[in-house]
Amino acid sequence: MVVVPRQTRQRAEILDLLEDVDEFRSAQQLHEMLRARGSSVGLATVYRAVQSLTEHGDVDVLRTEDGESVYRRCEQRSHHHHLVCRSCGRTVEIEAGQAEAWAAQVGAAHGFDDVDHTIELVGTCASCRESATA
Amino acid sequence: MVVVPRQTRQRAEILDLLEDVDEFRSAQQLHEMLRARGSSVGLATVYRAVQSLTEHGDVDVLRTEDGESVYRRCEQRSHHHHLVCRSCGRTVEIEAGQAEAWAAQVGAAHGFDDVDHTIELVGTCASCRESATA
DNA sequence: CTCTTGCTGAGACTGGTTCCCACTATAACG
DNA sequence: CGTTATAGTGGGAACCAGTCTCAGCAAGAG
Repeated sequence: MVVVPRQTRQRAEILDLLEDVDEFRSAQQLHEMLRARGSSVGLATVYRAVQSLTEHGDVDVLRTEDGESVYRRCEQRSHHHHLVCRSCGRTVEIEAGQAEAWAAQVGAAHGFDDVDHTIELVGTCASCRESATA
Repeated sequence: MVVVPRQTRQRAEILDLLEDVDEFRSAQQLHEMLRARGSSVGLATVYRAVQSLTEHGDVDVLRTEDGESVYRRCEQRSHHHHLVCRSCGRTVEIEAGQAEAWAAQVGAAHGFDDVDHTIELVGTCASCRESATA
């Protein structure tokens, strides 16, 4: 018995916004962006929405270095990883077949089962590199 | 001009404790453990100590799923990764040459420089697996 | 021994996130 | 198309990890 979330104006607006945004954003940022768009949605509601969307696999979460959760609507609904620009936030979705195979193998070698992995890459993208050297 | 931290009773006790602990622990847990040992060290001091130890590379940090920072004194002082048991916390330090090579390569393929990686593995270790099926 | 200066610790404070609860609106049902 | 049960909403309080403040203390240089 899967509970389908009720369809509300607020949820629709949050999804709309996520559709237009390409970088990972915090709940608070999303909340501000909604207000800037003229739609009023409570902060608590934004938190609830992204949480539910995350659980359903419609949105990806990442933890920033200072512990903030950031969200992004990804192209791929299947399991994937991210290569994020530390300067502009540009995000590339990547396959990590090799790394995952390695992870499973290392886990098995140490007698571990059900090995989950966290793999995220952060770098400086080409265009940010250029503007930095300018 | 490297600033050497002053050697105090508190710092010594915190290092002693970390020496005896094999799993990743939060600052608050370490604080409690110290009090249980009968030594009184302020929570703020524990935070300051682990932070400084982390910066000097004497201690490793990890972020738990709920955003808490956990610390561990590792055998290897050089760069390495961890395979942690989700049930008992047992930790194995692992080399990730393959995965790192892959990360650098993927980054380069997308025009990213200075690619940092986060790679952590969580699984169920052999002994926890057994007690679970019992 | 003395003095400078970094360290300590209790508590105030911060900022992200969750909880509470009265109110509202969805959508199932008749 | 009303009625109604109930999930969703939102503003503010609460929560909690972590940081800051500042007066007192102690490491260690001279």
